[in-house]
Amino acid sequence: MNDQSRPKRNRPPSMYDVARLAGVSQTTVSFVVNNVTSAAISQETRDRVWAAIHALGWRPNAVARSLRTRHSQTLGLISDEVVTSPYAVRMILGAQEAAWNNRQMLLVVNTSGQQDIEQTALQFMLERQVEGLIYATMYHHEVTPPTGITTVPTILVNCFVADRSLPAIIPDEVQGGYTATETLILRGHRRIAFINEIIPMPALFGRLEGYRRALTDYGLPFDQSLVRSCHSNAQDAFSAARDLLERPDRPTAIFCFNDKMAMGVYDAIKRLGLRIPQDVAVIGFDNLELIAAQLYPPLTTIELPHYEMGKRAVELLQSLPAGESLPPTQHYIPCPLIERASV
Amino acid sequence: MNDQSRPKRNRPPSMYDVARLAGVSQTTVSFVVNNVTSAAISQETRDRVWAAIHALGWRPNAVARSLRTRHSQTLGLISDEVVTSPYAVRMILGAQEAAWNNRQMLLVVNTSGQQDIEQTALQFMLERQVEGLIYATMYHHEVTPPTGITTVPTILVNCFVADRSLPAIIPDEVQGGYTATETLILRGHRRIAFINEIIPMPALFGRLEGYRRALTDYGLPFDQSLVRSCHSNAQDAFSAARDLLERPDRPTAIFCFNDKMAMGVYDAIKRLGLRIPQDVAVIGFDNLELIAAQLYPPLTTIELPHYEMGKRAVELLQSLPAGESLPPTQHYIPCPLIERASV
DNA sequence: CTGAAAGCGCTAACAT
DNA sequence: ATGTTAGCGCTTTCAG
Repeated sequence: MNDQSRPKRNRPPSMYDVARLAGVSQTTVSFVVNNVTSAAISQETRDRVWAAIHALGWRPNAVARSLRTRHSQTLGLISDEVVTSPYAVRMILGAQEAAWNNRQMLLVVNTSGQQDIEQTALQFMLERQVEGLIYATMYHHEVTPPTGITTVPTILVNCFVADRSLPAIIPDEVQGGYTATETLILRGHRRIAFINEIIPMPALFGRLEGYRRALTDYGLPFDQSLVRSCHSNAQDAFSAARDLLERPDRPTAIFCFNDKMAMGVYDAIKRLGLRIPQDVAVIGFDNLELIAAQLYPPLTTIELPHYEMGKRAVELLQSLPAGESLPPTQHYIPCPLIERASV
Repeated sequence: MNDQSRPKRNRPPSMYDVARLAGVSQTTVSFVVNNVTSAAISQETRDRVWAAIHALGWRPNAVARSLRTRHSQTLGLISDEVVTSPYAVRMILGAQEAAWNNRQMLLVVNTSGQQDIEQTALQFMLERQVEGLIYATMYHHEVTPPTGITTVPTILVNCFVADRSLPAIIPDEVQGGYTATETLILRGHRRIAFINEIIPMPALFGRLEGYRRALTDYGLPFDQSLVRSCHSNAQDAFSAARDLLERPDRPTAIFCFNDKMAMGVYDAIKRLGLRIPQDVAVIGFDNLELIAAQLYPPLTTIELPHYEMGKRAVELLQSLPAGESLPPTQHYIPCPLIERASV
């Protein structure tokens, strides 16, 4: 039971233990570990220190360092349902990878949309001294974040506040709708239907706006009867598509509000014995791999740039000089076309 | 420019500032904040302290507390691709909610399967004094986690080490395969096909085993020609199903290795003018909402218990007395039947 | 009922 | 080229 040269108590070795073993001061250890250039430590000393570190299996204690430096190297991510939704997990990935590149880590909490959890989560994160906060939502909509969120640099992702007083990163729905429609037009389609979402939300208005603008730009008439609204699920889209396709002057292309709807549209087209894309072309929105790549033929669609949004959010936070906060810019991220085989 | 009773420097107020304002010692503030029962503080003092706290807008500094108490209240989650995959995001949710219930937070990093990132991530997490570690994978398979992972209580989720020397939480594939098959049998089916995955992995063997056991238990013969293997995508499953259904003695039910494959199987059945489930019943695996609920008719399937696995992992970690580590038990989590309309 | 004092493990002036 | 020293903000004996 002798404790010869063992670290004190039962704790993991501290820098002090390393210093003792190496026969130097704790300061010196800190200098060599952190490669402090202002203090030129002799190579011989460095070697002794590293040897002691390895002998002891010492590992820096980031908590102690954070306390001292007042830098937690941590970013907080509060989301409503993002984590439960395949739509947007890539947002977390983008944020996490960007954080990683800066030696930061991500503290995540999912609030399931509950206000009280949201408020508590914010408190917990602030207590943990996060250096920046991302407030993200599953689908693009207006929000009122918990009070006190601006205590630390914050950025909204996939959402915005009514008065646009907080910086936000949101998908460019208009461009997305435009690109989808334009893609169809450039393939020669003239009668392009649009099966839109029915519940009012930015995506609905933005994509419709893009659809109209593209028609206008290419000199095509806007035909109200070609635009249908329904809930964004395969079932309802199936009915909408069937109605559209049973008309004598049926559209030759259908732009779907999202990939789930495209699934129903595929069913309707096949049921009528028509072929995709020869008889009717289909373009979706979201780029849900799971659906888009599995459908036959694989679905051409517009991607919601989740990864990019997460990445940009973190990069913006990192670009900030200490103590400042981000200007309330609304960053619109383009929604790229993902070509597969349905157009 | 007078600084009367303002917190020192430019920092957020500390407990010391609160104490001064309330006219008590820092100790007293700590006692009232933490509701320390061993020290009975008078109600009047408590009120003064709380008043000061609110006046100053003081918030505890969790980093300082962690340093002092040696408890970070943090769990680490290292995953390969889990975060990118809709399959398993619910695992993170389960883990996060369980952590939350214990006032812990989750530090997550996705390694994209890269060994070096994995190793670094582990180091970072240990430096941050995580009190437990979850090592999770996207799909159920064998792994060799980074060295040093057992420095802190660790549990594997959806994976295991060859010698089973680390505790693991894994889906009960055999039971899942059994349940799927039994469900079909109980609906009166006698010729049940199984379109299995072709790449060797625990899920393939487990589900097949369950399929065979169910047949045996119900006195049905195992017919090798009814079992097909292909890559788990809709396309290949489409072909496999067509082959199966074009036989004169076609099966009346098809058990699909996963929901993606079920998508292709649906297409094949419909293409042949058959109805689901009247002419042929279909059961999937995974319970990918996105597919299962959108398919027509909605797909009956077996759920991969991701949420439950994440939750259990954290709860096991939390149940651990300080300083101990989990016994290397392999916890099999049941895969429940999710009834929709395809059987 | 309350306070003094000693750290937790580390960084960073400032000395030497 | 390296050591002394003073904290970072908090918890927790131990005294009174």
